[in-house]
Amino acid sequence: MWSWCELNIRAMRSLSSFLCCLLGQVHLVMASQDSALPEPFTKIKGAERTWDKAREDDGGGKISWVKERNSICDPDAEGLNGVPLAKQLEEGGNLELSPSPVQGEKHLIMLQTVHLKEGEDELQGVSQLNIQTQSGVHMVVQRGASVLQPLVVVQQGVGAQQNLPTGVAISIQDGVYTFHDVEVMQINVLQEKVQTKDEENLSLDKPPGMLLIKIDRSKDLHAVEGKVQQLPPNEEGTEKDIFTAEKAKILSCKAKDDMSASHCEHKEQEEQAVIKNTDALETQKNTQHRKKGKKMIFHCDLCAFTSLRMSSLNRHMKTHSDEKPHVCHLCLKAFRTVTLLRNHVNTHTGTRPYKCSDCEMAFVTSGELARHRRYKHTLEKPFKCSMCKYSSVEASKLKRHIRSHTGERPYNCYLCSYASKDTYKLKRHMVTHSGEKPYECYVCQARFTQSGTMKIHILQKHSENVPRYQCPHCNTFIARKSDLGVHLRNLHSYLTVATKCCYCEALFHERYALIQHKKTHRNEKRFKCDQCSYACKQERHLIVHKRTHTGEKPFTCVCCSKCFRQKQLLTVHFRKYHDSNFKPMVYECPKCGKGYSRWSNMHKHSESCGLVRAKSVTRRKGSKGKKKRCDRLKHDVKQEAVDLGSFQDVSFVNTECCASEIVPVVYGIETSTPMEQKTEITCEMILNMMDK
DNA sequence: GTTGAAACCGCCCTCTGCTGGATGATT
DNA sequence: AAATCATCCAGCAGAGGGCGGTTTCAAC
Ligand SMILES: [Zn+2]
Ligand SMILES: [Zn+2]
Ligand SMILES: [Zn+2]
Ligand SMILES: [Zn+2]
Ligand SMILES: [Zn+2]
Repeated sequence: MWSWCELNIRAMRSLSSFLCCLLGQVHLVMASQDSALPEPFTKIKGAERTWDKAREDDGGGKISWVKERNSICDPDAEGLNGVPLAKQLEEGGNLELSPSPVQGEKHLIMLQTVHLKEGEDELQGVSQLNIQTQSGVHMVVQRGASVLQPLVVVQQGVGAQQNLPTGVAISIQDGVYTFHDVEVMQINVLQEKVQTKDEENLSLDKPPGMLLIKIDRSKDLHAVEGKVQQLPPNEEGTEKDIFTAEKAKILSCKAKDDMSASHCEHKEQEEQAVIKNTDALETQKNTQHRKKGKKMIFHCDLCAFTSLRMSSLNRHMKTHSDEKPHVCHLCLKAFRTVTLLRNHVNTHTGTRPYKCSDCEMAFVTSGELARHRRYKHTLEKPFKCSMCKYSSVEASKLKRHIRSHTGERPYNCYLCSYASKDTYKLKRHMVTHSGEKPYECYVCQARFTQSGTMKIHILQKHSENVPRYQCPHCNTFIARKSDLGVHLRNLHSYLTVATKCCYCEALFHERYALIQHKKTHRNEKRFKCDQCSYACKQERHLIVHKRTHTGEKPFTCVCCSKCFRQKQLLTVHFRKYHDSNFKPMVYECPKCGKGYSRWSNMHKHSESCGLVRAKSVTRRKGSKGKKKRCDRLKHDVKQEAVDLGSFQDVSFVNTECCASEIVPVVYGIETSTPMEQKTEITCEMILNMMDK
């Protein structure tokens, strides 16, 4: 039923359009980039945030407003006598608010709503501008000296007859303003209860007299100096984007969807209030007053209140009454007193009279200022916990803290058994059920459930100086502080029951020390024979060795039943005596050519041999292409043999390169070191190499 | 009736630390 | 090849700070 059109506010560059908005529905005008305003300016609620966004967006973040089609907010709307308002204003000449506009500069125009009684429109300003709108509303525009001085007044009068504002004033802060590039926000227009003929409008999406503003926040999901700010995704499509109070707090008005409801609610409340008021009067009549001695004590029937004076009781009874005659023009909320209404309206307009002397903060109420000063400046914390040293600025914080002592969890999840100690934790918990990940990394678009998690991610993944946490005990560097905690617990915590090293008798109360100690066993011959001084690195070597003490010979030749302690010895035996195809390696003396079955014997001979030959080694068995042994293996085997210190005249080595085949290996004289020349391969070495 | 202070409720944020799955290195 | 282990990493809850806004109440 309602139609909407969008305008980019930045495109609204004419004073007429601005004033039309004022006339039509009354708007807040906001935003100032110019920090050189004469005094801390009053900010419309959310204006700062919105402006920050716009600034961060570098012009990209559009703020647009939505207005009714054919409304009097049309920039081309005509004023009296068909003359455009802008024209009238210019001719009126009184509103010299726009000196040379500075390109790209924005100014804040404050707005305040006040009640005006009859006759209070006699404004004292020097420059007044009287405007009669199409709808007959009389406006007085004044350039005032005081911040709070009304500038625009929509008078009671003709407008009231037409269900238009009964009294709205707008004040503009002193200073130089341009209406170029203004950004316009909304105000609701109070529609008093004379709306019988517009009753049906109440059920509409948009209440009458409302100007809706669409805030394009699609660019809100911006990282700001490394920080990513993210609004919860809108699940209900773009329509709600138009006016969601939650999302767009910048709009000091309720969400579009809520608007009609709240409007209706308000009417209901008003009607109910009347009834309740009479109820209250009844109860007041019934209020008891009892004598106590000479003095009368008046008791409230509805609560424990007592007073010696009837007037006090009467006053008190109003606290039980729902009578709230003071209605906010902006959101239609009602209040008992003018003060309450004023404070409330200040929250709309951002008027913050209470300024902190120690910082730039300003507040609507003195209580907020006092609390702020306690938090930030005096650090006074009057609420002390009786169970610990905790103290807080606010009682509610102490109350919340007490729950950490009592374990009380009043807030239950309706989807699982979780219960939290405060509302926020429950709300945060509910995200785990929805699967929502509201926070997105501005670098890699990874999504996270909590802002803190994302912050850590950005710090660890996308920061230049990635902080690392060094363990004070072992100098290990760990990426996350929490993981350092895990490290400390796992490796450096004190173990009440000492752990024994599996290789020796050493005891350790710290896991890290045990691990370090075990490493010292790594290259030692930790397998020791208990019957002799024999020691080796591998347990199976010890098993073979122990057979020398037990006499056990588990390997039996199938041909001659001869027994051997080692399988390799059996193999050598078999080939030598039972395999006719076997051709043993012969080591020839390089000087005289005499052959030996063992290199050591040949070498011993050659040292005393006077003849000279060119070739040192003869491969009797075709070993072409068989020399695949890697250097490492060769070294390992030799070293192992050296380590073992037991040299045997065995010339067979089974390597992984040769599969199961036993291949004779000859170390040439030329390449051998003196140590290698003395090295002989043991069965242990064979076993070891088979492992490898 | 008005006013200011205090009390109160609520929301959102950060910092913190634990948890368990994934992963790569070592045994 | 499998087991073990330390670290990486995101998920998630505990605790507390700070502020927005309203209500209550006594004094004026
Ligand atoms: Zn301050
Ligand atoms: Zn405590
Ligand atoms: Zn749950
Ligand atoms: Zn990222
Ligand atoms: Zn040990």
